[in-house]
Amino acid sequence: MPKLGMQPIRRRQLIQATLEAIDDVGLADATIARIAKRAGVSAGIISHYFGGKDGLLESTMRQILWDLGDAVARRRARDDVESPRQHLHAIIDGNFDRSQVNKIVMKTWLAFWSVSMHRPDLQRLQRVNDRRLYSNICHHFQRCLPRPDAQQAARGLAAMIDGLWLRGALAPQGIDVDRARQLAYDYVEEQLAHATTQAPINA
Amino acid sequence: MPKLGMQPIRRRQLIQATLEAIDDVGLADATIARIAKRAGVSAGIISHYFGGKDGLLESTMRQILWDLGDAVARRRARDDVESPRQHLHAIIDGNFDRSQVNKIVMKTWLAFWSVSMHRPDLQRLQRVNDRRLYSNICHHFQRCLPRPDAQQAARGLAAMIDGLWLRGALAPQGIDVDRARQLAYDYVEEQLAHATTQAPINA
DNA sequence: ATTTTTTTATTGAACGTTCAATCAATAAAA
DNA sequence: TTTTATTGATTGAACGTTCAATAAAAAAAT
Repeated sequence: MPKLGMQPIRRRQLIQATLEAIDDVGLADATIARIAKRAGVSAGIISHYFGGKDGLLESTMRQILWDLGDAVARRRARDDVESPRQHLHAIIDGNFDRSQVNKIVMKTWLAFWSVSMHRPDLQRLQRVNDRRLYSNICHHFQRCLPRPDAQQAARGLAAMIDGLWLRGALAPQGIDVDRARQLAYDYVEEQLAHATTQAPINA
Repeated sequence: MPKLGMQPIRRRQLIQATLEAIDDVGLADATIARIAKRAGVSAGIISHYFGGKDGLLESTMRQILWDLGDAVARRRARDDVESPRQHLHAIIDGNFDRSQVNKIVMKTWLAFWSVSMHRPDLQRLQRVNDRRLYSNICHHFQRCLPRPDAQQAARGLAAMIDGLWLRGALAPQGIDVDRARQLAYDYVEEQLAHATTQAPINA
């Protein structure tokens, strides 16, 4: 069986199996034996390609972080995204992208949030992501609002997005994407409305 | 040593030790041996008073849920809380009560959110709490807004509160309570402002 | 008032299980 | 022949639970 260039294939398989295992039985019971079985390989292969379970978990977290960043980047790269409002909407849409709004990914996010409190490497990854969301939002609010107001608005919108996300993950019926997006849009409008009497709107 | 009526004392001790252990090493490494050692008792006593580790975790979650409910209830019981705005502020203040906004409790919340995805008993507890926050908020918005608007506003405020909470828990510098409360207050004002042209304000 | 019995509280060693990691063995491809 | 890929049994550590043993207090009996 062994051919060359198996590494990227196996890594993808095992990361996917990790996500599915976490969705299925939770991170606490996502053992390497279970993950390996789900991926259709032996347990030993995990240590071989990831150095150990910790390495697999870090790679899995990097994967979903990258997917989120990519979902946002793709929306923002579209030609018709120019005004602050359009950029903020693109960020919102990216965060509620279909690839992010499913039980598998949401359960994994929750698990990683919890674990990252006690693992510096995961904590670093997670904070880079938090900062990126805030900074992106803040940048576009600053195009219409004075800096302190923009920062406060950015904190509010970031919290709104994460909060809708969290409550969606915990709710039995899952997240209502359209309703969540609308709430985030509304929040943006409220903040931009304050700009009319304070600073020029380039929206 | 053994005196009568030790049960409530030991239960309190062990729940406190559980919170501290989770804060210290995370839920995954909060073993009964460690928890017992921190409480200054033997490991066997946990099964004796809680039936097992699962029982201890459920009791610990009940405790922090009760603390949160109590913090909100105390604020709302004050004489000067009458108008919808005052009630909503009381709910916000309760959720950012000092007893809730500390690293120990926040880490425990994160851990329980994650674990409750795979344990029906904890999931039930957690959802009762979510619903309570939403229902309380919704009730008071309905005193000034048409029902659909009130429900949407309630979803927004609940998400804002949880989101501020989550980002506060994950942030290296912790949560800025005053800033968080102000953002929630501002959101309430925006929602109530829409009521002026649609329904009478009793605020 | 003293002794005996019962109840409640607690310990910690022992047990069986489960886990991540290791590594010698194997096999296909280069 | 060398390199890359993979297996799965083995190992040792760590875990939650159990339980016989112990001790103090309370209750009952003398």
